[in-house]
Amino acid sequence: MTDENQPKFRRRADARPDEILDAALALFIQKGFAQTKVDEIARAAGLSKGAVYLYFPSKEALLEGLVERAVLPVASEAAAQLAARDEHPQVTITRVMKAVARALEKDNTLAVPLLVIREAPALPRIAEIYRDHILLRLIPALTALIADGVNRGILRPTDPELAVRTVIGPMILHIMLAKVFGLAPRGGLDLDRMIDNHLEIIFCGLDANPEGRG
Amino acid sequence: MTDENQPKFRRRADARPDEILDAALALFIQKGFAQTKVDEIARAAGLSKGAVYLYFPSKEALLEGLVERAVLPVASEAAAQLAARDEHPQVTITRVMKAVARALEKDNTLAVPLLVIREAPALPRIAEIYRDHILLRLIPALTALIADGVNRGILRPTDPELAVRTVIGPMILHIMLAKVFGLAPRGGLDLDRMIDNHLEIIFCGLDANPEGRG
DNA sequence: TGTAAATAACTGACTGGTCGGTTACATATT
DNA sequence: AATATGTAACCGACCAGTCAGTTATTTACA
Repeated sequence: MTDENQPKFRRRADARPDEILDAALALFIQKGFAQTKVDEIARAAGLSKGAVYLYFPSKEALLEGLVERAVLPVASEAAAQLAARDEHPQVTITRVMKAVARALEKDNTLAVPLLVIREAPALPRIAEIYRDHILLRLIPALTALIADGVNRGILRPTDPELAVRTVIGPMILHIMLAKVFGLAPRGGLDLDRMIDNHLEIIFCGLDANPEGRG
Repeated sequence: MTDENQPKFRRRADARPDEILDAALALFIQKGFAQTKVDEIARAAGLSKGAVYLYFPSKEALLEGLVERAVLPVASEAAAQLAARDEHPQVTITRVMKAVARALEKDNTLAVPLLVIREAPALPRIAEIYRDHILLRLIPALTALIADGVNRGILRPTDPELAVRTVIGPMILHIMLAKVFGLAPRGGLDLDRMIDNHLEIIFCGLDANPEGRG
């Protein structure tokens, strides 16, 4: 009854790295980086632990690979779009934020930044990569867009560096409340609805009668 | 034996728990929870590892103790103040946010929520305490304040649950960028300045000419 | 007061389990 | 045969938590 003809394993070197990263992402999301054993990742990807080390030099390199594969392209695309100067900043910002939201929702990409935040003190190398390749491209691009709007009188005067926090902070919090603490608003995550509500506020203001109080 | 039970022993080890928590906080901030050994905490507090376990039943209990000691009082105070209905919501929100900012800046309290976020998947009990005792008191209080403002026509229509994210998200991001990635704006953390700039935006709007599009 | 008994406070060596990474060897492919 | 790919047992470092024993402080009592 033994099917001895079945090979114990198959050589599929080309597909392995992606399969390993897929398994790693799923487990990292579920249990966190430190709590995930390399052996578990290997099992989930259909290999033995040793084989993982044929493709990645360390456990840390798996997380690094995830950042490069999933998040970096999104950031590059977003940074490029933020260079637009031929439309109202609200239009640009709306489009970019929704594009990022869509990209993050696909697969479970949005869990990767969360992982980086969690593991930053333990893995300073990862934090550095994330900072230099993602944050330090996105934030200055958005800062410049806002500063340009202010200079051209399209936007009311504000400190662009601080305004950046106002623009993207809520999205981070929204994701964190949901993913870390299970606190999604009624109606679920729905990033698009959240973004609409948010940008409506920051561009038009919450105050029903702003002139009333200076 | 009579019932006049005077304390048979008067020992003064009452200072220990606080000293241990102080040391734990400093080390958790510096290296993260998992990377800090109980022995290190003990050394820093001037005890042996074994003595720590006379005061706290586990390493996890240290983090729990930190949350209860540092963050819970701040949240309680904030939630109480958010019940005010006799002034413009902007005034209430400004006062509460600045009070929270001041409390968080004292010592290094603001690192505690960051720790909780980082360790949430590994320590679900801590995450649960934080969610139930802090988030689920602050968020509904702020939601209600906004909803009330909308109902009374003081604030423009908005989804209160989502608007909460717009109000406090930027502060979280501001702290996280600085503490996790070392990305403070020119001029340093300066939570007060950030809050002023932020609330100016969300109450008055960024758009120089909001009627033009909308 | 002095001193021995009582006990709170504390120490530090030890244990038991975990897990990242290595290696000697096996199997598939060319 | 040569090489690429993979396995599974293994190692060594790590560390939370324990515990038998030690020290410091208080009480009991002469």
